[in-house]
Amino acid sequence: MPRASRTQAATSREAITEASARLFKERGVKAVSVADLMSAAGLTHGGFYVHFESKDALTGIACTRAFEQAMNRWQDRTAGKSDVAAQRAAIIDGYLTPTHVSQAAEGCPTAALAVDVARESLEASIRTAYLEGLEPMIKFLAGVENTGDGAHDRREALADYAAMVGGLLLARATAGHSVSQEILAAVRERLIPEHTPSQTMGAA
Amino acid sequence: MPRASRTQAATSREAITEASARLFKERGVKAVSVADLMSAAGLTHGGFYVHFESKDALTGIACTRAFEQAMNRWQDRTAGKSDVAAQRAAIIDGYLTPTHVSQAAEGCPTAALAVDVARESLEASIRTAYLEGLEPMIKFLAGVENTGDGAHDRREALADYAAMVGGLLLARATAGHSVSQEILAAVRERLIPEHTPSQTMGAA
DNA sequence: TGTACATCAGTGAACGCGCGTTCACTGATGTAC
DNA sequence: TGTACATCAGTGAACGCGCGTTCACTGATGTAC
Repeated sequence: MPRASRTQAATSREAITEASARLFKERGVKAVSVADLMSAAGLTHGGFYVHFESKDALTGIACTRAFEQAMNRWQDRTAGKSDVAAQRAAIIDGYLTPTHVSQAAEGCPTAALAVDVARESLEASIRTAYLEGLEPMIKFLAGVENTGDGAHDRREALADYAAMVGGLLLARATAGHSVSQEILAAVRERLIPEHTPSQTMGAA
Repeated sequence: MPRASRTQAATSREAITEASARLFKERGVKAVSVADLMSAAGLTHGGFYVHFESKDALTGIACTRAFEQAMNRWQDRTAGKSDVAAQRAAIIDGYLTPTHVSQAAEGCPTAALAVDVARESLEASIRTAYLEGLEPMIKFLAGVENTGDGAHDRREALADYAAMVGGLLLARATAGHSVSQEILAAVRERLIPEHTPSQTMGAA
């Protein structure tokens, strides 16, 4: 398949970016090869460098994409709720689910990529992408906290998000054992005590 | 250096295990080679298989070791305090520090290895080691919660630990930026509101 | 206690393999006239 | 609108490299007598 059209090329680049966002979250950046990514996009490995300068460059782009998708999911999830308390509960409730535990590829990049990002050098492109992707998520969460005090809401958002991320990652690390569900339930109960435990299947 | 004595061999095995516990937490299991480990233990790579069946087998052993050390640190940290509230505060306060953020090698394996473990198959030796290492940590934390209701204390411990792990990992992923300290402060304030922010340098 | 020999901790070269990246090549696409 | 040619998206073999693991070897340690 030589010389695909510009439209096809854009579609290919899109498919590689999309596959990277999914696979990097699921398996980790190091564990996914360029050949894996190209194969997931329906291409052969040699063409990768037509679209991206290097695997490292793609890493930052894929991270940014993953955060855009995560923001969209939060917006969709809260779209129908008029009061902020219900919006906050919807996000937390959707986050701490068995589906989100088992489907890292479709899930929150803040959680899935945290350790990978932490192990990269301070100059790595994925770090910048992570920081810039995280901030809107924090702001969104802060906007959904109960008080009107901005600084206080931000602190609440950070504490909420830390509990959500920790709960999700511990539930993943203990997947298949009862403690995994215990963790989800304990964090959900602390963050949204007024809500009954949910069996909602949506990912976040 | 041929045919070291049995005592020397035991010391070597100990050094490899110790280096593995440190390096796996710091860089991740996949990112540390057998040659790295052996070199950190002052040996050459070929001798590795005298001590361990495979890198995978060592992974479980190193994980168990990391949890033993973490338990010891928590016990040391609470040894001087008589009431459980002060013990709980000491653990949380020591956990959410800049030192713990920057020194993953000396830090909590629950946080450092969570994502690596989550990405392994359910049968991998590191998963069993992680689960068995985590349970005593949870029990210790539960023993330091305020009420006498065992089930309630366990839920509180799980919610506390999730917030600690999430806060630490987010602070690591954002290291070098102000949001990193914001996260530590926000989680600490929620978990131990009565305590003033600490600049304690001890790791946990 | 002394000697002769078997054991085995550690060395370093070598193995097959998968990685990120490069490159010569193909031929439909896009453009200049 | 039609033709001639340059462009370049994608292919697949090849590169150098580091990985986990194996293996022949060394010689001090440990043991049998």
